[in-house]
Amino acid sequence: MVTLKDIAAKAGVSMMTVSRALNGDGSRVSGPTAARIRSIAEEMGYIPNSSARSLAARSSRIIAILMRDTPDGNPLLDPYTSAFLGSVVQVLQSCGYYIMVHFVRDFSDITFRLRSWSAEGAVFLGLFDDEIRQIRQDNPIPLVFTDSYSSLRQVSNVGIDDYKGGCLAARAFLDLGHRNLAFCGPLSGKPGVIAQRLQGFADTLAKQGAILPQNCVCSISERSAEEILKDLLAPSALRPTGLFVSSDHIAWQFYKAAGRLNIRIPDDLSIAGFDDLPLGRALIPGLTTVRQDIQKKAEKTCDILLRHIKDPASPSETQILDVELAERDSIKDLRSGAC
Amino acid sequence: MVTLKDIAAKAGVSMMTVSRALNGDGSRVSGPTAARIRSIAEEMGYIPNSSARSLAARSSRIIAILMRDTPDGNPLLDPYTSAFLGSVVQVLQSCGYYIMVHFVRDFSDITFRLRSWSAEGAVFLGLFDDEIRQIRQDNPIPLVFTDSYSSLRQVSNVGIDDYKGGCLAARAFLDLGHRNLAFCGPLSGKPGVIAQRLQGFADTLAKQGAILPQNCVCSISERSAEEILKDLLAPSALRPTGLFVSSDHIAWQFYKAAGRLNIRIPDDLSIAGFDDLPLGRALIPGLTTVRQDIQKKAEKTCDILLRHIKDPASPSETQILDVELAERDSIKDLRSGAC
DNA sequence: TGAAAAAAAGTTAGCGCTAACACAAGCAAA
DNA sequence: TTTGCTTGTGTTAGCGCTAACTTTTTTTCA
Repeated sequence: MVTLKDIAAKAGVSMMTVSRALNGDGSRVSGPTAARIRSIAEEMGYIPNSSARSLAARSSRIIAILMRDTPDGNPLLDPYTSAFLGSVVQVLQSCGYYIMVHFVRDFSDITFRLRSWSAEGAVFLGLFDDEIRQIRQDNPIPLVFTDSYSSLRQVSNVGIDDYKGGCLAARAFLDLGHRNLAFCGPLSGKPGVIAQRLQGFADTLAKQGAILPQNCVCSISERSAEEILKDLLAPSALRPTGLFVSSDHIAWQFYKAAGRLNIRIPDDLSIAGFDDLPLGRALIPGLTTVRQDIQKKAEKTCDILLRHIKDPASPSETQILDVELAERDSIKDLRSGAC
Repeated sequence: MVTLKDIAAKAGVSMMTVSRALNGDGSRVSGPTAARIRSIAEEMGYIPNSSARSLAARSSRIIAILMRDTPDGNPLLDPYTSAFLGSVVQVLQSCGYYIMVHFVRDFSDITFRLRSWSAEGAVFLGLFDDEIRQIRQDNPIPLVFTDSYSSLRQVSNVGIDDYKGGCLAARAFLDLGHRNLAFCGPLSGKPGVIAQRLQGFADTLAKQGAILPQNCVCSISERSAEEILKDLLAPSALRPTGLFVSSDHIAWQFYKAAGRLNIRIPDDLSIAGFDDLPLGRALIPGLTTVRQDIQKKAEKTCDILLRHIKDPASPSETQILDVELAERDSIKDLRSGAC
């Protein structure tokens, strides 16, 4: 194993000069010497020891990305999550960082994971306010949260306009004549992305006098899509004609459940999703959904994180990206019959 | 920041005793002392410095997972890759390892990445023989390759019976009366997973006197699914009635292309895929495909890697998992017309 | 020309941890 | 008892690197 010492010996200079030639900004070592050292290092196949550097310099070039573990144990089965993770890895790796992935079940070991490796920064996916407060308080390093609704000022956050997304979904149904609607998502009781989407949806419906009964606001965490569908479509005066699902990935579960129950989409039930994953285009009928740009979100997240790392004093920043409606064929046009 | 030294001072013992109490196997420190030290450490909120440990002990508890970068820059857009990655993270994390994810474009920096962090082991996805030889030679640490066909003996490899998969796909077409077939996948000219699937497919067809003309073996790397479809379905005596695609993810591209070109599946063209991703069930018609168990593959991979880490002298191992046919509706039954 | 300033090096002292050995005390077998 | 073994603990010496300082050399300009 080649170390700085070996290179120093071969070049006839001190270790420090080698260190400066290889990692410095070029200001504390002369050009020719630096070039000579670099060529010797290359020739000897030098590979720096990141642990040693990290220990001595207190800077690891490690960035952690943390996401909540799912019941199935594999959060990356959700295409949104894996697409986002991939984009983050892509950007940060190209900037010379190393990425550690953590699935978090117990929030108390986040600090442990970050500190143990002296992570220079971290990206979090979809946490709640109380979690963010705790994490922010315990970890005085650059952190960027995504899809979070925190009342905390000093927190950088990249998200989308979830409320507007909910409004757009509502509009899509209303414009096609729907008046009785339903919502489904992983409701947690805490304010967050899902609650915002629901709020935008509900507010817009209310404004137009459409109906979203309490029992038509369903949490997918507790029941399966199939059970929910059965309940929703039971004969009733308020039987919904449309269902807004908080993500394409879950909307897909409803497509599958509908298939098993012989419920036709959109004839028996119209559906709208959220995210605009490639998946939505593959479904038949094509899924009408609220589009967000995952890659852009990941890039913004990295931008802010890198800025914080470069200048730890830089102010925290919140970026809310826009969303738009992707209209396809999963919402039935009820107007012809109504007019 | 609390260090071993602080704990040692508070407990009135040497640093070494603390180190042994916290990380040892319990054999070199007395029970009561160890318990007392552990409770002091907990109380003081001690978090070990992994860099220091790694430097001193030459053991990092880091495992790297490396995958080839894709042209779009995000290999995790392929559901197979992200599902596998997620399962690996899940297993290794539960064993106390930290996972670094690397997208590899330039193979020469794999060694750099592994050595720089003293990775204890690494998992590779889908490499070719020459790449494996180089990596294996440069890195004397536990490595497990997946989906690889290497002639090298001393290499641990977890894969599936790709050849059989190709045979099963051929059978599926033959059994339903198809005689003129086509294949499409990311052909690279090198032996590997895709080549094996093609080989099994071609051999089985040949044995039954079915036809797979040279110009019906297409590489998706060069042309789009749409272009390939156009070529394949141009009027000709050998116009194929069925297309075997080397992965569900790519098969999906053909579904989309077919939609744009008004080609009906399976009426105008039958399709079979490979992997059995959830996706395949969502497509209409449901995709007939060769099933592999991704999670099992990931678990096997981790098993072998962990064994190598525990016992570096343990022999290398190759595990070939079985595959089976998942019959759905993307292959048309031509027999009624033929008989 | 010479003194101050700047640039290019070298020296020292760790970062936090653990291998490897040293040492003492207790215990069983000879 | 002696010899050897086991067990618990302390000591020493780094792992490979860099921050912070010191020293030497070069440059600048009055």
